[in-house]
Amino acid sequence: MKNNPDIELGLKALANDKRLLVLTLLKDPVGNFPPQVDGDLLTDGVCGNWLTERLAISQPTAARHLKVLVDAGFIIPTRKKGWVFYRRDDVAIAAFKAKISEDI
Amino acid sequence: MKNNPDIELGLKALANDKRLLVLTLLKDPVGNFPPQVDGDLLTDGVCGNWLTERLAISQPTAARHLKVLVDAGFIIPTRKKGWVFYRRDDVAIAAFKAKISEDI
DNA sequence: TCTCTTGATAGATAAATAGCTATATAGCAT
DNA sequence: ATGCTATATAGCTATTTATCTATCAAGAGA
Repeated sequence: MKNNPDIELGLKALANDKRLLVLTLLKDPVGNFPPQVDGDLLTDGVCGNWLTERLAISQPTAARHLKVLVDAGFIIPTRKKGWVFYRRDDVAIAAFKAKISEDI
Repeated sequence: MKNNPDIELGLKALANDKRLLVLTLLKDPVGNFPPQVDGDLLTDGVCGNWLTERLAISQPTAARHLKVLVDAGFIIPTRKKGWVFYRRDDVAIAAFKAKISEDI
């Protein structure tokens, strides 16, 4: 029986080097990644492939990390032409920060 | 090579049910625990024994959780007459929240 | 000093997490 | 329809984390 499941889910998602890096990189997609053809860096987000490269881990492992972040609500996946683009959900992230500030 | 070691240490410390509960309980020592003889609930903190009871886990496991929180700088241990009392380090906690808000 | 209690340490086990390779699925594009 | 590429899943391994019991060390109080 968890004390505060939402917060714990979010904290577990953040308590990892690679996942923190994803969130950091996604703060400035245009600065951190080259232009994309099929998805807009700002409105759609960054191609999962490029994130995988930056993480320097295998595709399946990167996919799992991204799923953890999606499940925690911190990033939003957008499927487009066979790719999945990821962008931050800054509203959810702000809400999480607020909850942390209040509860901890 | 860690991205941001300080933040990650703190997040790992928080990403656990039991440890979150400790921090929550320590927010209101007087409301959550009976009066103490050898250590003041407010200035010294709560006896580790009582925290262990509330966590409903064995003494060594509780001690380890408390150590993680101490190492992350979130709680302060005070040794007195054979007991160890724990209280929140609200300054450090506030600093951590601020860092989270900025970096994530 | 001796005893009792508290807290720390050691060692073992179980579960969760992070990583990989291999394979399957899904969707474009020819 | 076929083939190519991106993503997801499966299954395995290694590592870390959480937990326990048993034991040790330190200190208070008689």
